[in-house]
Amino acid sequence: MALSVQAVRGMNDLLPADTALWQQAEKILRETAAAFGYSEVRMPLLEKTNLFCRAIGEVTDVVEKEMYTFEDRSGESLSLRPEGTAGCVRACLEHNLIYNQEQRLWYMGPMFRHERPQKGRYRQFHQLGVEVFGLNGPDIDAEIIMLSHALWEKFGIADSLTLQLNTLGSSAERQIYRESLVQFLEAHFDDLDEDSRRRTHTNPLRVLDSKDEKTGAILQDAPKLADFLGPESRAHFDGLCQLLTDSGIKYELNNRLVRGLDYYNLTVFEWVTDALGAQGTVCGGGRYDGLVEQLGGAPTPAVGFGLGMERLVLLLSALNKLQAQRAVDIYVMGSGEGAASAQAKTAAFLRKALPHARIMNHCGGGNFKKQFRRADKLEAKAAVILGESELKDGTLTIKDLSNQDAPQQTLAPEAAVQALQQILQA
RNA sequence: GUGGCUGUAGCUCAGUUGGCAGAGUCCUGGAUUGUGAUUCCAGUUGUCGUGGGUUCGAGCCCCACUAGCCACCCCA
Repeated sequence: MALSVQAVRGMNDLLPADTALWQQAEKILRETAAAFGYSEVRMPLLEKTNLFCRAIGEVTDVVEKEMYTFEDRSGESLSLRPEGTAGCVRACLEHNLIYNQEQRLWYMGPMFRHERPQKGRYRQFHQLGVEVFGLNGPDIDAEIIMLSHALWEKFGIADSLTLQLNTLGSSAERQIYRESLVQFLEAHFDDLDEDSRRRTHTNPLRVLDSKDEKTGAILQDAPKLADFLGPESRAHFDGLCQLLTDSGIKYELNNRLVRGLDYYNLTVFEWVTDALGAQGTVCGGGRYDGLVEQLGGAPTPAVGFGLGMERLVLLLSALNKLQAQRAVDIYVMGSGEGAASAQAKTAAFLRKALPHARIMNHCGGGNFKKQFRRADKLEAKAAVILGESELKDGTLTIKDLSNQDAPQQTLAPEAAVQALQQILQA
């Protein structure tokens, strides 16, 4: 259908059928974060461009070609946030939340990246972010992984997700390894495939993930990150693995797992599924001990993850784990002189008497057949009927729509409330 | 940013060598004047993604654009 106005590419409307599923998912995310003692923070969608350049890294794809960046009226360069961690750290520093204290935080909201849209990849997408500041041991790394795992269990999708785990070493170790790897790759530059040549200088660690056969053979002799790890890094990673094993969380070691944002060190992890095609990472994160200092704070250990809400909802839908709930419990209908007024009063009366019920009043008139069809379509459990005789007597006729055999009852208002309560509880 | 496939009624989709724009579903009314399913009858579905071109004539052929899907890439 051709329309003169349409949404910006890659930015989707969520319609009633979608929001019903999203609300269920969001509820479980909030409750689980709260159950682990985490507190919500809300940051602006816009930040100074500078923040993302410093936090994410100047040469990453996200900063180089995916940010929505523009100048405001005063000429300052602003960007829509492409991820949440940078803004979260900024907020913590600005309000001294992490001065000599630890914080366990979460947030939820839209992020923006100018990528080519695809299934599970949109220009406006939504993340649950979880960030912990001030704790440097593997116990907290394990905790946030356990938090994510608790989510999969609550959603009933734990079997469909695999935990991939790796360590990048300290930033110093990683830097030395990176230089050594680049040196190695440059020495074999002419024999590498095209992708790997490009990555040698943009994202050298990702060359290790090359699917090219010839490159794979060359990489057999490449320096290995494990050989560059110091005893502390080794101990941190071993400690994490032990804690996960103790908690019964299965993981796969994946030394090609690198992640694209520069701020990560030590632990990195991803929860992946093969049920979503090419965009199979539902949740990913790791440790970023250098970021707080890099943004001007005192050295503060930090760890966190991001969870792609679109991908989560897609996965839940693919696995049939979310079912649209009916939006209406009770449908109030009427016919005859004065019905509109009686319906409005009755609906108001019932909403007070049954504050948790969802009560819709039929508007627009029409015969009862039409009104019942409407109620049926909405999957309402009960109908409240106001016809000529009810209007005259001040009674309500209650009909159980989910049980064809149940006889309808004409009752005084108080008794009708009781009857409705019984139908809703059944 | 690169490549492939796709775009026809609100939805799912047919549409022949280029020759009147179609089906199912949904919706509305009726059969049943105070009651949901099914059935039957009647009725409305429309910029054929947009703009050009070829042609006597284009939903169909050609070009450009646009959007979606899939993959690469990247990441959540």
